[in-house]
Amino acid sequence: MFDPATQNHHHGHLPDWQSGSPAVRGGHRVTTIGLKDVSAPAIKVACSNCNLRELCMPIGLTKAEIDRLDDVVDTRRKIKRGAHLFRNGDRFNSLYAIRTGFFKTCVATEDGRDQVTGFQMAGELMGLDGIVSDHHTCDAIALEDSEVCVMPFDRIEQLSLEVNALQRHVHKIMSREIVRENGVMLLLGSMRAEERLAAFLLNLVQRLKARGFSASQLVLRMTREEIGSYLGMKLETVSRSFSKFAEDGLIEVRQRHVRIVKADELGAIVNSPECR
Amino acid sequence: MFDPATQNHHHGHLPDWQSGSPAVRGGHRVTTIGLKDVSAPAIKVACSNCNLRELCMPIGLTKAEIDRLDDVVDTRRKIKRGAHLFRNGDRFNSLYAIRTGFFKTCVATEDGRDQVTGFQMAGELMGLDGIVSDHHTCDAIALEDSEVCVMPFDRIEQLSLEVNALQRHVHKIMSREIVRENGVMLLLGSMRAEERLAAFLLNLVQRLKARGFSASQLVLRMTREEIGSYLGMKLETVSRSFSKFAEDGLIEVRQRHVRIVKADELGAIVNSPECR
DNA sequence: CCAGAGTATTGATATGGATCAAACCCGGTA
DNA sequence: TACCGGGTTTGATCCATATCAATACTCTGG
Repeated sequence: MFDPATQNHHHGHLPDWQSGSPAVRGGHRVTTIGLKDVSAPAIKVACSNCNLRELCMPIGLTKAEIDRLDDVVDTRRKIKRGAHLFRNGDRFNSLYAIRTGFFKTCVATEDGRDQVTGFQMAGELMGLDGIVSDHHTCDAIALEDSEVCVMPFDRIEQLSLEVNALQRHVHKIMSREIVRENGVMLLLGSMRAEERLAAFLLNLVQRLKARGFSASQLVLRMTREEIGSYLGMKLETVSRSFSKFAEDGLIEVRQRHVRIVKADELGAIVNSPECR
Repeated sequence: MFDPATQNHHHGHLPDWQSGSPAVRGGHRVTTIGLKDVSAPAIKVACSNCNLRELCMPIGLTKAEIDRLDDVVDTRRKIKRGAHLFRNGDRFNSLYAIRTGFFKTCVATEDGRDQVTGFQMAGELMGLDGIVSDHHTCDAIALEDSEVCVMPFDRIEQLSLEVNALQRHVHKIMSREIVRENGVMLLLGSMRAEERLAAFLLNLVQRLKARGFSASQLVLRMTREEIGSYLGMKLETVSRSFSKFAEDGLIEVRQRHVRIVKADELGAIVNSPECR
């Protein structure tokens, strides 16, 4: 179990992520030299100075190209926890890059059941589903107070015609989403409950790590029910699987705070028919 | 059950699809006026005259643009039933458009389990998974003797920079794949076995219908096991669900020949928590 | 500080689909 | 023609997870 000291340390450490403030990545801090240090939120801010740039934007651009890319971001938009960024049926205009916060996307059947199709964190993109039909086909809902960069898609397409690297980047991002969904299909179609949860946890910490956060502790932004929806299982099964992992000493759980104790053994659970 | 006459009619009707020969679509036949009528297969054939053009290519192009698009197809490639078009790990070079035949794509876990992620028929595209990492992350396997158009991706990207409509088309195709996979996730995550199979059948006939084939009869190109893998269930469950539908008079099944008798009731099964 | 809603845990029981097993069907081939 | 093997169907049984139910925890707002 967690000891209070750990939890305190935890609390002192993770809010960086929760609030989405600039994180130390790759050992060096991204600074904003030469910019006026206003505390009032600017309406329009350049990508070229964004500390999430490496996550959102193509790399290896010339200075001139980077300047042009600043134009893809139109405005920022703040989304309160629980509010929709967009809904199924909404007209599609823009892609959204998460600056701070955390989202879920979900699709629904006509009879009301719904399915979480993904969780998105800072630096990740939402809205690709809307391109094909000019309308969104899923809901995007903030799981905490969040802020996104609004990138009008016609502007992206326009600029893609001129900046080679941007076009390629868009292709790669969409391809990455296709591959991610392939992985989820594999998970949903051929893994058992505990394997799914283990895979889910490892995926989360891996993404957090890429953002400069701990690879061993995290705060879940979503409920057991939302995890269950994503993983195709009921919230009770999610809870039980957490308890089982904790019992076996693989993780420590206290509510939404999770510490990965034995990542390797979690990994072993994912890749093993295990019970046969 | 099928009566022999029906089956004969069936046999006389469906080979069009099985062999991939030109089909009547939308009530009018696509003709190739003005072209020499060679019977020997050409190594390189223009998209502009392909009868699948409306499925593969952007619409509303100028004559000049259409001519340019002919360059995206490099060669054709024949794939024998059971052979791989590409495998997980292969270097990514090209996208593939199916001219004739039928494919499955599947991903695998490290420990050997695999999951069918989709079935592709004439006019559909494969290979998008490879863009992000320059390597394919799934296998594409022909379920019958097939032929694909090989479209080198660098050529597509090159041409996309110049032909606006092609760029947009590529975006839409990738977005469509993302939306399709969202749907599969919904199916795998929140439907019960019979719902999944009903949804699967309706999806198949809908796509066949779009290609000019019957909306009520089809020949499955895949085994029960492959259907089961795609739908996240075991082959025995697939078989039982087929039998159940047949028993209830919703479909008629004989081996891989299926006739949809009550499409509306199949649709009702998909959209109903049903058992509660 | 308390009340209440939302969330989480845990136990008891039910069940849909998996698993194991046997028989069957059909196309290909010796 | 008989045989063989892959694919399919169907039955019997088992088990992982769902479902139902009770309790407990946590945060929020008054």
